[in-house]
Amino acid sequence: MPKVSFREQVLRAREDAIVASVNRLLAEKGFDMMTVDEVAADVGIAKASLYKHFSSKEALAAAAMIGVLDRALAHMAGLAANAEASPFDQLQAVARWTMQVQLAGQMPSLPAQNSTLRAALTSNKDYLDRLMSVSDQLGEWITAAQAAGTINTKLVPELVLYTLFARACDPVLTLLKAGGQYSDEQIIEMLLITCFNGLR
Amino acid sequence: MPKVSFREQVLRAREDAIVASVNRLLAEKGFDMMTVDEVAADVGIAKASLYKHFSSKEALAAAAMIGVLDRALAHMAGLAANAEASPFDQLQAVARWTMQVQLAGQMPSLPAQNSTLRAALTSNKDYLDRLMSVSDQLGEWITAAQAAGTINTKLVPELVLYTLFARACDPVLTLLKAGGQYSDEQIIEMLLITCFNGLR
DNA sequence: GTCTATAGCCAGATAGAC
DNA sequence: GTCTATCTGGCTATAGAC
Repeated sequence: MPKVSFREQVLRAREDAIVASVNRLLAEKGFDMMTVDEVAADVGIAKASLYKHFSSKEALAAAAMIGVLDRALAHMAGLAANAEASPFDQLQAVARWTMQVQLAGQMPSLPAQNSTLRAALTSNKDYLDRLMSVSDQLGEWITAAQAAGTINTKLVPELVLYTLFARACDPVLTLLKAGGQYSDEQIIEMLLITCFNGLR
Repeated sequence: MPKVSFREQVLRAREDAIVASVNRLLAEKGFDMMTVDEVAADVGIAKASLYKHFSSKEALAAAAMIGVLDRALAHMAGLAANAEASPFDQLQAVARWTMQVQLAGQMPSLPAQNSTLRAALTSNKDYLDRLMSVSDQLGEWITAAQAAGTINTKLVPELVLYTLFARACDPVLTLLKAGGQYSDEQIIEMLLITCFNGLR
């Protein structure tokens, strides 16, 4: 059925374009400041057409989050394939990747306190599955690093996990970048020092 | 003029009550989710009356921020009076205080990206003066600690300052608290370890 | 200065023709 | 599925009586 398949392909491409716009706008302005009108204008379609693809603004944000989690999982799978690296190195590589995404303006930022958004995310199985996968992989590396003595065993794995997640929305990164005195690489290296010396 | 003075006292008290409500609601829901109607209802006055005291929602938030900066300055003045403590200890004490305020639900949280709010704050002299005072005092302790070798000299003071500021809105704190497995004091002590071992 | 009532606006979501 | 046009609700801010 080439005709149907082609149509579906076009739809998929359009949805990908939508999610890409949402991802960028979420990174630029955050969820509350991003408007659906903006998204429609950025994609180049009418707002009503957007709602044929995604049922709400929250669904748009969820799709963007799923996208970034998929990219994170792909990156982590690449790291896991490298048998030589230590768990500590893997964790550091993940944190570095996270910061690079943020500095590139591609890390969607969601408010922690918006209840409608939280409700939408916590009831979205696709999102939760991926979040769980990321947490599981990181959790393995964390406990392995603690067993190897490279991460402080006085710090509960939960704390270490959250600390790594927090690197994805670290305001220090934004402030240093805004200062304009340091290169992206310098910023990342300094933050990796403060983060991982603190965990060691 | 006891009569006028009394009137002014009542006004002041009412404004203090307003700012206290705003502070709490900002901590609970954040700037975007907090509505002026809520503030009025919480204080127990009509919304129009609120606008006789504060000209805008942004002015309300600014007043709350000025309040917390004043409390921070008072706390730091107390620390500075203790001549025995090292600069490193002073910095740690400030971070601890910041986290305690946050865990007590009294740290107003503002979005970094709201442009109208940013404009209001960056053109508010009372706010900027206090922010500058806090930064100056922290900056002194930071350079002193670096001179004493207790803070890593490879980390530029700017980074250290931002890192300390970021403790006031650390999502790790919120997440661990939400987990409910650890006491406030345990959470704070673990976070102080990760923060200050990273700076050392 | 306090209130009730409302203006004005904007953003999320939908109706209905094509 | 796409569009134009519109609805709906909620929010900031103000008018005007007292």
